Amino acid sequence: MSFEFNVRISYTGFVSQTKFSRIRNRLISWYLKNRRDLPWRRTRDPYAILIAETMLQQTQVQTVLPYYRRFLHAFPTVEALDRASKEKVLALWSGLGYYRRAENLKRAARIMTRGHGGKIAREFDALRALPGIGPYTAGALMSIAFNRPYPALDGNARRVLTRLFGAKGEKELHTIASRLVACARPGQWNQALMELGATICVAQDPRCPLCPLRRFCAAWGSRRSLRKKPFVTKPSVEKVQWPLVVIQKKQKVLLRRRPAAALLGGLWEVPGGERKKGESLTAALTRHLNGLGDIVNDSHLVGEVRHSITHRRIRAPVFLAFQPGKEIHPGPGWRWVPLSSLRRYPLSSLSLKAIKLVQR
DNA sequence: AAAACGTGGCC
DNA sequence: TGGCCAAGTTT
Repeated sequence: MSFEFNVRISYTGFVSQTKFSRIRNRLISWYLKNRRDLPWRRTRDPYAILIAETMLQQTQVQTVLPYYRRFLHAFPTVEALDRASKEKVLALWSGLGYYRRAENLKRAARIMTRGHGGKIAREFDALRALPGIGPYTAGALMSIAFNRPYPALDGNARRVLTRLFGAKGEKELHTIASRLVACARPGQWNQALMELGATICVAQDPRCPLCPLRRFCAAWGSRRSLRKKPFVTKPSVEKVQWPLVVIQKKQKVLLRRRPAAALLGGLWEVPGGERKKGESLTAALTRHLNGLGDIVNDSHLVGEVRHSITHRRIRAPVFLAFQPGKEIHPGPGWRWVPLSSLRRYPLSSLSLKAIKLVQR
């Protein structure tokens, strides 16, 4: 007779210790064979891992890749990031979205150089206290960088565990996650779990036939609809129009820096903005450009870019304005920026796209 | 604790 | 096309 140690995962539910370790072993060996070769998996530098984890918040791997390389090249250490100008940090983040992440990273760097001797904190609570580091990122750092058994529950891990164990609530999820991560290489385990969610156990049309955990999976076993969403979906937001104008004066573009507290705070933008419902395009442009009516009247449509700002879908027309022999006097706040030095100005994607479109 | 925060990709 | 989702955090 053999002993089975059962782990209580909910009021009525139990999972045997053996099942936990089988799942762990299978997933780990699958991971070692199938993992993607990603730059942040080639380092043990906690700082580099912090940068990667922050960039990866709500952002897909393919998008992060080029940003990660550039950022780490420019700011290889905490001290380098702390010394850097906010402008430059934001410029390297330009196009990645969620710009507060960059700000928080810089604030964290300041705190770390002052208080922690330039080191990344090694305790969960200390990490958690840093701006921009929430429960997920703290767990990821503890496990991946410091090899400590903390769960890192991102959307992927939540989805996988929900399906695998039929987990109901938050509490159950945490119990399961904590048990599973209590192993020899917690960081490797957490990454394996996320990798499975990112490549096999995806949200829509999961590739179950390829899944190493299929035989253990509650959702698979009960033929429960795998497409069923584990979370409540967000309501869609009202659509907004963004007329957009790029004005060139010889080789210069007119830019303005957005107020720090506003949406896309601190980024530079080309003229344009939201159009109120029922408002004409010309009226909207004039309203935003205050005093640049002539430019507005001279501008013509170049094309359209598709864009979104936090769940708002935007089809933004792009205008190009010529002023042959006419002197333009932009209002306060506007600046003529040579196209050649655009790189030094952190621009939102919308502005980047518009300028690119006009340059053709 | 609901809402805000950016962007790209997929069907 | 419109809706959903992605290595979440903050207020």
